[in-house]
Amino acid sequence: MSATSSLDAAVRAELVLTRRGVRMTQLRRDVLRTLMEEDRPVGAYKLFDQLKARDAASAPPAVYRALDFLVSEGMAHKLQSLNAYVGCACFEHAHDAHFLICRDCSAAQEVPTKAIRKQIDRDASAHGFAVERMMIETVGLCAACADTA
Amino acid sequence: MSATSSLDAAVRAELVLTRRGVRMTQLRRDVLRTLMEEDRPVGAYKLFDQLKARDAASAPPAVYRALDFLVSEGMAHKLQSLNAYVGCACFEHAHDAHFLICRDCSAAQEVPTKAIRKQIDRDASAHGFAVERMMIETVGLCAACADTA
DNA sequence: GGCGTTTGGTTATATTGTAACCAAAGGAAC
DNA sequence: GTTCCTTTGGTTACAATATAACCAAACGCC
Repeated sequence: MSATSSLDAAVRAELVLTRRGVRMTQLRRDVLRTLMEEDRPVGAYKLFDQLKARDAASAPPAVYRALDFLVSEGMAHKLQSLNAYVGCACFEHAHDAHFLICRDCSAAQEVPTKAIRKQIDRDASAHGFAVERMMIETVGLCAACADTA
Repeated sequence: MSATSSLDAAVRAELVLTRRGVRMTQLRRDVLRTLMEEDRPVGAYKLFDQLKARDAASAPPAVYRALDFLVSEGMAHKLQSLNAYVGCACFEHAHDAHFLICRDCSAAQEVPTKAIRKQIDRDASAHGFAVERMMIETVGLCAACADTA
């Protein structure tokens, strides 16, 4: 993600949160910007190191709290299989995600879940299971890495 | 999973592995049985504690190695969102999984992935992404807990 | 038996995540 | 503006999860 678009995103995020009546604090802003500037999933401690270097974070709990907040607001996602986080620019509303994760370059591409969600609802209702959240992570080889290989 | 069926499963596992030309060692057998006797996902350290109590495991690395082996042979799955493992009785071949995880009782029901896999392949190929593995975890309320609530 | 490969034991440590408690900042009411 | 409550963040300490590195034992083959 380019510096320009990540800036735009950060500004938009600010507006969205204000409209929701929740607070965009300095720490949360810093965490979101740092996430957005990365084009790869980032671990919480790597994020912490970067923020610490700029005196933007004091200790891990602060970073985890900010990440939890951003995830709950739909502005970040956690990749469970990598223990890492990615910023999300489509944060007008909280949403589940499906990520295509390249095992070679570790890029993570978010793709819409509408069709999959339908299928999951079918599978779940066959078991009387009420779906609340879902996480889908697909590992493989992205187009760029397939070309190189 | 009942003790009887978990025993059956363990015996079948033995045969399958022999046919594959890989070794079912005592440690791996113990780990698989312990997993199968649980009806809930189990963390690696909880598993380790149980095995340790029966002198069946020495230290965490041994347990992790056995778990990695069982997962690669399709006899166990790792639930990434819980950092926990479940035994899998349908291990005639390695396979991806979709789990319905109850947030109330934490039971994890494995459901087939055939239909979802199709949809994921469609989504992935639209991005030129070659799928290798996928993990799907759906969190919600199981039928039993929905009744109680 | 000798030999190479796979497996497991052991120690130490890395990585990821949280509990608990208090201080500071923000906002509403008066 | 000051009281009071709520939300947020700082700080310390630690829990939980996972792995590196290295060596010894077991296995399978010839």
